Amino acid sequence: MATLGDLERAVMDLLWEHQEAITANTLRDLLTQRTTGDDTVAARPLAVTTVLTVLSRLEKKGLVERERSSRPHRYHAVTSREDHTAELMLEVLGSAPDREAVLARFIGTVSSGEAETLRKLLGR
Amino acid sequence: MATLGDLERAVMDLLWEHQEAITANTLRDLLTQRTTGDDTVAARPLAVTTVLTVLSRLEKKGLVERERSSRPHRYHAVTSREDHTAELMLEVLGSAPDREAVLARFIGTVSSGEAETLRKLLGR
DNA sequence: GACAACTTTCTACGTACTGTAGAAGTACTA
DNA sequence: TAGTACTTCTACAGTACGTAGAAAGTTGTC
Repeated sequence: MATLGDLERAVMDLLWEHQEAITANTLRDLLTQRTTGDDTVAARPLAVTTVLTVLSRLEKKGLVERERSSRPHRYHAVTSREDHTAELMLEVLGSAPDREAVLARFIGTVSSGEAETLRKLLGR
Repeated sequence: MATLGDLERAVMDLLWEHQEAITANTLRDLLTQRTTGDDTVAARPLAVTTVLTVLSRLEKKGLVERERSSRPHRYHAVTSREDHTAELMLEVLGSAPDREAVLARFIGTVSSGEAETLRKLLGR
């Protein structure tokens, strides 16, 4: 699949937070706020074209869809964040010829609460 | 952590296959064979300096260690492939604010045999 | 229907990472 | 010490990403 840059990741995070599709301008505003929130010094706002470029790239990567019908195009994530993350994990795991050994190590590190959840999910 | 390029990945795979440390020249030979094995047309062998560059980069990334004592330096992976893969998976999961939801989706996709393994690993 | 305001597309540049390897430097062996 | 084997330095091309101006397209309104 695709690896995301910092800005791409930030855009995806915002799209994931918003269930409904939003515009590039809205995203730009949200991104500016985000940066302001941090300690990052001068939160110079991004140009809208920058956001649009990133959105185009994300669209090409299949992570984002745009509604061309509405005039300011509206963008939304194709999959949920959880699905995306799970897919990434599977992708990482998939390339391993020793899946069970990997799973063993993986399981060894999740919190006990999560282990409990896993037990339930696995049934019996 | 670090993302690996194709050649870097191929080198790591070879280092993981060999429990003992090996030299850049050996690696170069193995890499050449690998390429020949594939359908890839002309298996032009890599220059040793190419392999050495890649090894240096992997060393910088903390994935490889070299024994400078032995004259042709010998290289070996710092962690096992399984540990590395498990770490990558955790890294992907770690960035999620909805870990349990991700785990649920993840679990839904492993094979039944693996699910059985997981059950055992989770105890009780 | 023409203009102004807004939106999207095209093009571009700097930086970082990766594949690739020659040139130059270092060390070991006979 | 000279030759060979190995390592380090330097470099370049391709791609990905952050960034955005210039140009082109759209739409509402007078």
